[in-house]
Amino acid sequence: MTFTVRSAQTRAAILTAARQRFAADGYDRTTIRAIAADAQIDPSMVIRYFGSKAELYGAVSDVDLEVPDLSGEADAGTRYARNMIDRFEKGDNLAEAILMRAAPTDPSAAARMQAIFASQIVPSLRAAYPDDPDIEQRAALVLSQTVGMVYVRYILKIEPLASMDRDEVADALARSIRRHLTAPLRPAGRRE
Amino acid sequence: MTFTVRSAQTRAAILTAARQRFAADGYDRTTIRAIAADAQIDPSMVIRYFGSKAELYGAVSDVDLEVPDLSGEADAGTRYARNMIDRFEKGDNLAEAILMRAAPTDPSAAARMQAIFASQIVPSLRAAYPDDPDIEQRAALVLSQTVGMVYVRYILKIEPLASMDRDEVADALARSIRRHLTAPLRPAGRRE
DNA sequence: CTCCTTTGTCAACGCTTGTTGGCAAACAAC
DNA sequence: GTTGTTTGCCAACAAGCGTTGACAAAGGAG
Repeated sequence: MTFTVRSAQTRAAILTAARQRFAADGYDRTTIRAIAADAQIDPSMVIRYFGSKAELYGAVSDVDLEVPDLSGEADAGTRYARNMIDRFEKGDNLAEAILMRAAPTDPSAAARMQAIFASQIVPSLRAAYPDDPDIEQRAALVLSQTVGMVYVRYILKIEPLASMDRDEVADALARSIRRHLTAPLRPAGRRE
Repeated sequence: MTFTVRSAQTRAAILTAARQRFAADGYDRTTIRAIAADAQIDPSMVIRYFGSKAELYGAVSDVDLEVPDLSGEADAGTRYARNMIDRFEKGDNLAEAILMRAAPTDPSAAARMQAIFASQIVPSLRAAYPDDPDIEQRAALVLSQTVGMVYVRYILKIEPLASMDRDEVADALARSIRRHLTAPLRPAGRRE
C-alpha cells in the first residue's frame, strides 16, 4: 500500500524516461521496451507500475499550464505569452510537448487539449477581459497563435524562428496575441 | 512498362485510400491492410505498386501549396490567407493535412515542411515585399499563425473556431497575417 | 532464525505489422 | 488456337509490439 524508497525511485525513473520518449517520438513510436531500457529495468516493470502503456501515457501528460492570474492585468497578452515561452524554454516540462505531438493522431490527446483550453486558457483570459463578449473567439485565436509558434519553433525548428533568442520570440508572440485580444474582430461597417 | 487501364485504376484507388487514411490517422496508425481494404484489393498489391509503405507515403504527401503570385500585390496577406483557407476547406487536397499530422513525429515529414516553407512560402512573400530585410522572419511568423489556425480549427476542432464559417476564419487569419507582414518587428527604440 | 511482502528478471504468449513468394486468372500478342 | 505478360489473391514469413505469469532475490516483521 505505502510506497517504499526503492519503488518510488524506479517509479520516478520510469516517469522520467517516459516523458522524454513520449516528447521526442510521440505516442505510437515510443515503445515500452525503450522506456524500460532508458530506466534500466525490465519492460514488465513498467506494466506492473502503471498498468498499461495508455495509463502511463496518461500519468505523464497531465498538463497544468499554470497560467498566471490575469485579472485586471493591463497587459494580459504579454504576460500570457511570456509564461508560455518560459514553459517551453525550460524544457523540463515535457507534458505540453507530449500533448502537442500526440494530439494530431490521438483523439484522447486532442480531447485533453480541448479541456485545457476550456478550463485554463479561456477563464484566465476572461478574467483579464471580463466585459468582452467575444472572449472565447479571441482565446481560440490566441491558442492558434500559441500552438503555431510552438509547432514551428520547437517541433519543426524552422529558421529563423528556431534560433531567435527567447526574448525576441516572446516579444513576437506577445505582439500577435495582444492584437488577437484587442483588435476589432470584424471589419468596420459589418454587423453580426 | 506502359500503364494499362486496369492497373491505372487500382493505382488510383490505392492513392485515394492512402490519402484519406494518412490524413485521418497519421502515418503510424495507418496500416497497409486498412488502405488495401478501402481500395478493395489485397495488401500485397499496395507493395507491388509502390514498393513500401514509406514510398507510398512519399507519393501521397507531395505538397504544392499553389501560393498565388504575390508580386506587387497591395494586400498580399489577405490573398495568402484566403488561398490557405480555401485549400483546407475544399477538403480534397489532403496532402497538407497528412503532412501536418505526420510532421510532429516523423522527421522526414518535418523536413518536407521545412522545404515547403523555404521554396514556396518565403519566395512568394518576398515577391510581395522585396525590400523588407526581415521577410524571412516575417514569413516564419506567418507560417506559425497559419499552422496554428490549421491545427486548432481543422485538427483539434476547438470551438468556437471550428464552427465559424470560412469567411470569418479567413478574415481572422488574414488580419493576423497582415500584421505579421507589416507591423514593426521590434519595439520602438531598440535596434538590432 | 522464519515468514511474508515487495521488487525484480526471464521467457513466453498472442497479436499486428510490413513484406515476400507462389500460383491462379485475366488479358495481350501472334 | 498458343504463348507470354500483367494483375490479382492467398498463405506465410520474420520482426516488433504490449502484456502476462512463473519464479528468484531482497527486505522487513515477528
